[in-house]
Amino acid sequence: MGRGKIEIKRIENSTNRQVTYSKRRNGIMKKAKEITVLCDAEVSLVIFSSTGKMSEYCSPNTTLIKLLDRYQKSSGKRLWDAKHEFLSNEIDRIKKENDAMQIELRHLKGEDINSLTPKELIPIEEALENGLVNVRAKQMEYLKMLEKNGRTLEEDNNRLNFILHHQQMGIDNGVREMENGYHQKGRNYSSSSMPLAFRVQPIQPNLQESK
Amino acid sequence: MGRGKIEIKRIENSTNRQVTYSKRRNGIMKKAKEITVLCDAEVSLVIFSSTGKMSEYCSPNTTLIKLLDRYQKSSGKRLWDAKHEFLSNEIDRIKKENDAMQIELRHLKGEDINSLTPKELIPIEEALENGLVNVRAKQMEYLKMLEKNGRTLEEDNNRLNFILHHQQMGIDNGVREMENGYHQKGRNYSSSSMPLAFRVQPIQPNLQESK
DNA sequence: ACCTATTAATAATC
DNA sequence: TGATTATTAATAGGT
Repeated sequence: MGRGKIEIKRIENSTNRQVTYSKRRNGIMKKAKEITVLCDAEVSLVIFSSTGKMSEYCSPNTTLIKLLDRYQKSSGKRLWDAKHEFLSNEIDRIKKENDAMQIELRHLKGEDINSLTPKELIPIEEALENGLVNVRAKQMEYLKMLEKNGRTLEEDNNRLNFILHHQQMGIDNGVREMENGYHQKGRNYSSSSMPLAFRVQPIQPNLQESK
Repeated sequence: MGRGKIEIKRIENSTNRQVTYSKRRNGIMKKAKEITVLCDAEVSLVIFSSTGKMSEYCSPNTTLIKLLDRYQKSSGKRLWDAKHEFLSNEIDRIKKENDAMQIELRHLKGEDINSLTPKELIPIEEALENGLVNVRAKQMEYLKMLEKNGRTLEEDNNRLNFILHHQQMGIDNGVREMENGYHQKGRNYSSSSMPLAFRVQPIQPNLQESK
């Protein structure tokens, strides 16, 4: 339908292709509108040109979403339901996991155990005993660490006090010799009043007391 | 373009409308195919007739889903993203819940407790002790029930044996008087060889031994 | 964008 | 439905 007949194959001349696209796009749009009016049809038409520009037509009194919902029902094909279904399944899976864990937790806490048989109670009891053993072992470990730490500090303290005592005596002697006045010897420094340079940095016991 | 010109308005004659629909639907489909080939365009066309029958065309090398994804990007309109977003959020929420429970469970089982501080260990220990108390209380309850049940059965058994013994003696005497033959007296029936009519139905102890 | 010769679509009819 | 055909509508190529 034009000055000459054309073969239905890709138009190689890009300008020509663009022009033909415009004309035919309008033509299809018009036809789409016409069929909706003439025949009470519902039409969704989406066209992307080769340059990526989009045009659409959708019959009045409906929306693309409504039409696509209908499309899914009619065709049985999945559109967004494919993704949707995947997500829904994921939710179901995780929820089941969740429920199972919730039940296990409650049982371990001794809740909801009325529905359990004596045989079902046994593994729970074992798990609890086991957990208690592990937790207490860990606590014991910490305790030993603290004790050891304390002992180390005490030893350090004693050693430092000893050194300090002797140094003090030496200084006192020097001072006495120089000024023959003010005495201060044999004093036991408490840790907090000890001159800063002699304080011991406590060995960091790799445990945070609180967070 | 026909034997006569027609107005673009709803065709009232239903047969006519149906015929026109068929023809024009084919026409649009053809046009759609042509523009995809001639102009390298991508087209999605979905038509519902007034009777609800669906027809569709989608350019080759693509799918309706891909086209609709592109549509969303081009138009900025939401088609299915809204639904997805909700589900995705739901998944995230549940997964977090899940992780928290998993950690709690592992801790209760004494796993992964190296990263815990002594202060964090205490509530876990308490929970375990508590759980153990509850579970053992339940077990004790069952035990007592079983014991009580056993005692009841034993008492029943003794009582029945007693009755049986006396009855048997009575029967034996009768038989001796009538036939003056065959003796069987003072026999203690074991539960399984006891005549059926005298057997005790054990009191159902409302607990399933196994599932 | 417009024009128009020509082809394509299709309304009426069978 | 399906085929035919007179007619209108769409559009290819040129300006």
